[in-house]
This record gives sequence, structure tokens and C-alpha cells, in this order.
Amino acid sequence: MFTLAEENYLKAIYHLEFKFQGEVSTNAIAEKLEAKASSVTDMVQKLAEKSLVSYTKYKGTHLTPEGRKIAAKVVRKHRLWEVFLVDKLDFQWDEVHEIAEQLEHIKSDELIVRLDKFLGSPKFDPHGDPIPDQQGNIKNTKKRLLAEVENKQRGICVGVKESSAEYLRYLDKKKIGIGSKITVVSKEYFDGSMIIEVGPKQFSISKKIAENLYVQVN
Amino acid sequence: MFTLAEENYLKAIYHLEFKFQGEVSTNAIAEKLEAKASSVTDMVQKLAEKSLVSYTKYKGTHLTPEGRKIAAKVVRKHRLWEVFLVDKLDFQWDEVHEIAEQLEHIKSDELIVRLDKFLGSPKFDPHGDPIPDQQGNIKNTKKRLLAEVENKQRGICVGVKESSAEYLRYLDKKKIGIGSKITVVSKEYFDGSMIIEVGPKQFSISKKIAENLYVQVN
DNA sequence: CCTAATTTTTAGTCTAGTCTAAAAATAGTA
DNA sequence: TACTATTTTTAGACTAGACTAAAAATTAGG
Repeated sequence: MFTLAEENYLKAIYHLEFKFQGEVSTNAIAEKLEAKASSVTDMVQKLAEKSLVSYTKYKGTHLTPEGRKIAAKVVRKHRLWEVFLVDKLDFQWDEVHEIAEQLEHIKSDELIVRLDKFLGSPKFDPHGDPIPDQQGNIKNTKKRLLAEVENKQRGICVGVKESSAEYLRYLDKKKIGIGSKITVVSKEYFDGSMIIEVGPKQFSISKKIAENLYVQVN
Repeated sequence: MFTLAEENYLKAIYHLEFKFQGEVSTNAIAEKLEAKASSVTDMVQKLAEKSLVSYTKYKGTHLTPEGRKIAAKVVRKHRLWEVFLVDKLDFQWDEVHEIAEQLEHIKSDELIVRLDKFLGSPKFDPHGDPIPDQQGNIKNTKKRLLAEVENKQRGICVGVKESSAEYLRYLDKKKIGIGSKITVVSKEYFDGSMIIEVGPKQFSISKKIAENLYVQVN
């Protein structure tokens, strides 16, 4: 199996590859993990030894299929646990990250199979990020801000950009949560506000609200 | 906070103190943790520095109130997670220990409060061992084997001694589980079998069955 | 009560993972 | 292109936690 540090490095590289769509620099990893660049060099060399990343001096790092599989598994575990914490233990969306950072390293395949089942095989975590499947495949989500959605289009709420308690409370009040179907009824280009339909109701939301809600359209 | 190793040492000492009712020897700790005695000496000296144990060379170790509190907390977490795994994720009683060994180290007080609530504040884990409360106090359980229970006495099932799949399946079939109320109707001293009452039914069980079931009487 | 066996401790070594400081490579710019 | 700034790597040191081997203390047996 893999150590905690190894898993964290693989996960960081995984996220950074996604973000930059390609090779990942030593400094980027260092920043993400709040470590020094020299430590990162050390570790990626070890990971390269184990064929989990491919690494060329001064050029950067990227995951091998093997490394990607492991990273995706950690991410899957992280996001499933977040769903557990929010759905079952009633944590708020913004309180769960730190705990999930620990839970993601629990080693037991059977545990994850059963947890997934227990949670109803969710496809998104409470922040709207997609949960990789067992093979590490991730649903191509095309998540975008509600503010960017065209008139008459319909999307599924998959997360928030900001997650302050106030904002989440507002959303709760309006019955907007992960999975809510939201239709843009009309947009006011003057102030960026829009009228949306959620369930049986139509109401107006401000630009600020629309700019902090992610939806998936397709 | 405390490291994984520290927590494991404190937990081991906690269990051994309970078992031996007193001072714990270096070798006993070493055996429990499958480590060398020299490693143990090292660690207990460090723990003594931090006032988590009191330790006198060649004499042995025991927990300070501080150390006991931490150990009890780890045990509480371990046992709550075991309940979660069995009650919610449908694991068998004998499959959960290894996973709980990992989960017990997750750091978040709020998590434990909520988990406890989610599980209905159980007082016993799936093996029938009592779960320490938030203050680390443990219910004095007087658990004993069903075979040792007197005629006409009534007990609550709190665990099993053996936990083979066959045995557990037998218990399931007979609708005996944690919390089941069992009354000893009559004992056959010739072969150690007994007739018991579980719920609305009375039936006979062999000595072997009775010697592997723990109940709490009073 | 003295010697032998056992237990415990000390001393020194190892690995994983981190760091700092300095050297080397790369990139940016005049 | 050459010089400077930035990035990356190397070298060496540190800590936690484990180990082996040897020394010291304790316990047990005659």
C-alpha cells in the first residue's frame, strides 16, 4: 500500500494536472501542499521510482495510469466521505473538508463499496464536484456558474463557489441544494439579476447569488 | 494533538491496565503492539515527558488522568465506528476491527458528537464491549458468559467470544443480537445445555453456544 | 545470598519525510 | 546573446519512530 504522504502527493498532482491540463511544475505542487520545493523534488523522484508518476528533471511531473488510478481513488473516497458527513451527520458544506482529508486515507476497498451503497451511489459531493467511479473515471461535468447560463436553459445545481454560512442559509431557504433543477426564466442584463424556476416556484435572484452557484447544463 | 503512535501506545496501556489491574510492564506493551521492548522504553519515556504516563525505570508504566482521558477517547471512537460499520454498513462483527483501528485516529470532536447521535448513542460496541462516554467513564458492565448465568436470571446480549461466520449465522437465525434480552429458563447440568427465552420463543441451546455468548446481567 | 535467567534500558543505526542553504538549470529581458 | 531573475535540484541536517546488540537491573532458584 501507499503512505499518507504518497497519497497526498498523488492527489495534489491529480488536481493540478486537471487545473493546468498538463505537466505539473515542482513549485505548483509545493504550493498546493504547503511544502518546500526541495521536499517535492525528493518525493516525485521516489514516486517516479515506483512508476506512479513520470518525471523529467526541470521539466515537471505527470501521473502514470497507475498513479492516476490511485489518486482518483483517494479523491473518490474524499468526496464520498463528504457526502456522508453532510447527508448523514448534518454537517454544513463548508465544515467537511478537513475531516474528509483524514477519512480519505482509510484503507479498505470493501468499506468504500459499502459506503457508496449506503449513500445511494452519489455522483457529486456537497460542493458539486463529481465523484470518480471505481475505475477512477470521472463524469465530464462542464459545471459553470449560474450567471453564465443562457436564457431558457436548464441546469442541475452541482455546487457553490462561495460557501459562507449566510449564503448556504439563503440557498436552504430558497430550497436550492445539490441536485436541484434550475431553469433560467429571464435575465436582466442591466444588473445581472435573473428570474429562475426551482421546483414549482419562480423568483428573482441577484447577480451575486447567480455568480456563486455552479450548475451543470447539458 | 497527538501522533498515531502516541495514541496507539496510550490505548495499549489503557487496555493492559484494565487487564492486569495495575502497573504495566514494558514487555507487555511490546507484545501488545508487536514492537520491540526497546522501542517501548523509548516511547514511554517520551509519553512521561508529556505527563501522559507515569513511568519509573524497571518498574513499569501507568496512565496519568490526562493520558487516561486521551486513551478512553480513542477507545470511544474505535467502538463507535465499529457500531457504525455493523449497524449502518452491514459489516459482520468480525470484519470491523481492522477498519476501526484506522478510523479511531480521525481527529474531530464534532465528528464524534454527531456520529454518536447518528448511531443513537449506543452503550456497547458490536462485540459487547462498553463504549466510554465523552468524559471517558466506562459503564461497569459485568459482562459474563451466558453459560455462567444462573437459572431464571435475565441478561442482555452484549457480545460474542468467538465470532466465526458460522456462529454469527446461527445467532442471526435464532434472532439473537446485541441488545437481545435472554432469560435462562432451565439448565441441564448433565451436558451444559440450557433452555432460554428470546423474545416470544423458548428453545434449547448447547453448551458450546452458551459458552460463546456474553450477556450483561442486572 | 549468590549466580543464572529474564527483563529492561542504553547506545547506535536506519528510514521516511521534512527542512535550509547552496548549486545548477531554465526563462526572461535588454 | 548575455546577464539576471526564477525555478529546480542537490547536499546535508533534523525528527519521529522503529530496530539490533550490548549493558544494566531485577527476579528466581538452588
